[in-house]
Amino acid sequence: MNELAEIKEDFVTQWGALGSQWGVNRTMAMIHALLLVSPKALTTDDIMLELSVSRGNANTNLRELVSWGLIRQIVIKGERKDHYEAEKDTWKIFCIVARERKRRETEPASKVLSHCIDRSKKIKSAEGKELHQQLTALNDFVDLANTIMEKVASKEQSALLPKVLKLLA
Amino acid sequence: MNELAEIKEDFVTQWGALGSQWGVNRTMAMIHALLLVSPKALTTDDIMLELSVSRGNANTNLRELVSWGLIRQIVIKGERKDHYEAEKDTWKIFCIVARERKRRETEPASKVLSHCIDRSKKIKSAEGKELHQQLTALNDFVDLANTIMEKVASKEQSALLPKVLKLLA
DNA sequence: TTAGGTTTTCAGAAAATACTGAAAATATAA
DNA sequence: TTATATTTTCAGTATTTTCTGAAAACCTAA
Repeated sequence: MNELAEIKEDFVTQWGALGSQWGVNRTMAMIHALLLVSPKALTTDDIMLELSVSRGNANTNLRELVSWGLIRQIVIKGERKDHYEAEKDTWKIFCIVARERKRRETEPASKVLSHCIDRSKKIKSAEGKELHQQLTALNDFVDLANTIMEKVASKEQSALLPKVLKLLA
Repeated sequence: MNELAEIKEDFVTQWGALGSQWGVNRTMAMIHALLLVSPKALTTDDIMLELSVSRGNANTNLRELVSWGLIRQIVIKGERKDHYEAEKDTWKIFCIVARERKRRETEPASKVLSHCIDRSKKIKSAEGKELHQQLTALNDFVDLANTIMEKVASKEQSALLPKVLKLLA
């Protein structure tokens, strides 16, 4: 194997191992990495071969990646098999990940908190007030995080980055 | 069980279920939630009883929470057992979570990318250049996220929030 | 010391998650 | 339509993660 292929393989493998820390399974992370560094679109069979995974596994994770918007199906004239290519624009990738995390992390948390806050409103004891206050403080924060992710992910990169850097100066 | 206790129990249970989405195991999330809404510090036995978990499980997760800085051990005069209480300041909680995510997510990613970028520098082919460029773009982004988390988490809440809100207006 | 109380560790069990492979469903060409 | 290629589904299996419970280690008071 040539050096280039070795580096790619190394990247794909290690990125897959990182996946679990990011809340995605190994295969999904590896497929994403593979497509990110592939100059051309790949078929399910290409991916099965390259990563040594089953057809079912490849299929499931390809569909999941498509549903996230991290990869897309493309049609190649004269070919029957589906081909997949990754979104390579890093800002778009960032926006997609931010949106997904909001959906999976902060929104459910806010839902749980809101529900409990609602119920705690009625409690008049000092301890009840304290609970209400603590949950509300948490929820305000989670909502703020929600709003920030929402807004950031919907902006153009060029409009935002200079401002962020200035803010942190 | 009175209404207040019910609400707390509900919160603890549901927060625990959310934990997995945040990359924390259920018990750790539940212990954290329990201490967050507990007006007084609790012992390992209190927690075992309240959450129906084993001593080993409680002990391990309490230690993990302490190591994150989300809870602390406190000594109560005349008592032999360790007592634990949660950090309740939401901004501090946010900073801790941000720091930990940086450590577990963006730093390892950056490490993998840097290493591959280093190796890809040598490759002279067009495809090699393309790989190098793609990995670099990814790494720039991950590093930026790193820097932002770092800076945000080290600032006072009062200094930062107004600016963030203005930025997103 | 030492005896009893408390915490830590860790091997094995249980639960949750991910993967395989083959059958079923679907799509396309002849 | 029929034959063939391709994709999807899912029951069963494998792997990983989490949890238990009891033994070992560690404290503290007497």
